Amino acid sequence: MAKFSTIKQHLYSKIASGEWPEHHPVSSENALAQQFKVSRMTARRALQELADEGLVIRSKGSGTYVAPIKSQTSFMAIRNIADEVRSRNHDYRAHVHVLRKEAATAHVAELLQLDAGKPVYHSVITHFENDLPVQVEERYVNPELVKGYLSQNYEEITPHEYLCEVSPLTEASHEIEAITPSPQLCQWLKLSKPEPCLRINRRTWSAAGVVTFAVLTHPGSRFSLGGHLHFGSARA
Amino acid sequence: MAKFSTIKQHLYSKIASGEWPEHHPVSSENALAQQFKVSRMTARRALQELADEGLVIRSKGSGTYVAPIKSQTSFMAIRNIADEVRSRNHDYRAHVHVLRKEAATAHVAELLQLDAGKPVYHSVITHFENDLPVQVEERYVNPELVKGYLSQNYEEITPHEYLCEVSPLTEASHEIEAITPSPQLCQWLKLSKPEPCLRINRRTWSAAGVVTFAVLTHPGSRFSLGGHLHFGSARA
DNA sequence: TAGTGGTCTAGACCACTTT
DNA sequence: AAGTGGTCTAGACCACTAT
Repeated sequence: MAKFSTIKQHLYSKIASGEWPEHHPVSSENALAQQFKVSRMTARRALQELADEGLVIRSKGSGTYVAPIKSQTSFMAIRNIADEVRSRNHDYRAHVHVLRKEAATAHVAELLQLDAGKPVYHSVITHFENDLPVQVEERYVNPELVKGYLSQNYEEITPHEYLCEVSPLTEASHEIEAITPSPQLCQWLKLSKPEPCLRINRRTWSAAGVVTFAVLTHPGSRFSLGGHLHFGSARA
Repeated sequence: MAKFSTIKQHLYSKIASGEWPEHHPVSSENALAQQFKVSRMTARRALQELADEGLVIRSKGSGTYVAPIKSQTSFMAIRNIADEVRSRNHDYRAHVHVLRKEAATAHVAELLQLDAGKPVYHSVITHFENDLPVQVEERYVNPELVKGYLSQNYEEITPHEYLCEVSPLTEASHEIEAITPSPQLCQWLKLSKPEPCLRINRRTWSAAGVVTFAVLTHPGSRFSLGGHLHFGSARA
């Protein structure tokens, strides 16, 4: 393994383990150069790449610090929260609050294109990044299209992963809004008082019809959505 | 300007102008080092950053080549708020709060890839839908790339429309978050008390570099972002 | 004033691809 | 064999921050 890569791994583990929490100072270029017996330019590269990845913040004259957790995810891809958290070298875990069959309310029935009163599968899961809740996922699933939904362990596999496995997605719609969370949501997100939250409403289709409807709620202070676009002709 | 940055600009122009089309070989590290009278490490940095940005592909032992055009279609178009309001058959109007030249703060300078203290153009505009504020647009513009920015009437044409006319956009990045508006923003949005707002931070590039940085704030109660995504066939 | 990150140099060796 | 990119060194000067 390249030397700069070894240093990156060392720093990754400090950050991912929580030994260095947010804003904690990271070893300086000179310190790393001495510690790993490399030139400053090599130590520098490790730090620079971590900064490019958003894991640390570098401040001229001051030093390098562990970046605050503020997730940024591609808003164009259909996202899997677990993969995203792990891609930032953070710990991921989930807690299942609700997982059961219910009778569809009029609202849910309309969104899933079913008749009101018909059974639907309902789940509520909190997703954690380094033990901090970053998303509450409230989801309704069409039981006719995903028969095995209730018998999965959603602390091991995300609903998104399972649904992708059993039902190829053909279409999705999103709505993004800013809301004040309900007391129930505050509890699930472990917010002591309400703060603005980013809400994504998503419906997903397969060839057979609406598969699932999800309401994803993220605390504004812990999450943002990002995207990057390139246009066709005269690229730069 | 830093030397590696000068070299990047030179390469940008070759690629954006079409002088070097897709797959065209890019000058090697050694060639650039000689041409610009810099060390190889400095020439290398310019090429490496272009590769990180996805503009060129580097191939060990072979060389560096202009990257093929990305066909990344987004379900979120670059939006023009005036067109959107009018497409809903509602009245549109705008009010200009600020339109002037300022010295770039460190933050603004970084986002526009300029030096701090350099002049930038700054505008703040509230956009109304049926006389209700739906967006505050705070915008900073690179004055070198858009010389006529300050002399437009932004109650007739939106900054977005004007910028599209004078500078073909090649790239954009978005960040979407939920925030609590500042008192100043509440005033501009005519909110009697703060409510969660949807914020879109957008940077836009042309071939010559960062053209503009916009912060768009929408009251949560009056706005949501929607998108529809089809898989398997490219659709907006 | 000492420490930090930002930039840059002029070399070096290596693995790889092309000719 | 010649050229390319990938890695690395041991210095250097600068601007900035903290004390």
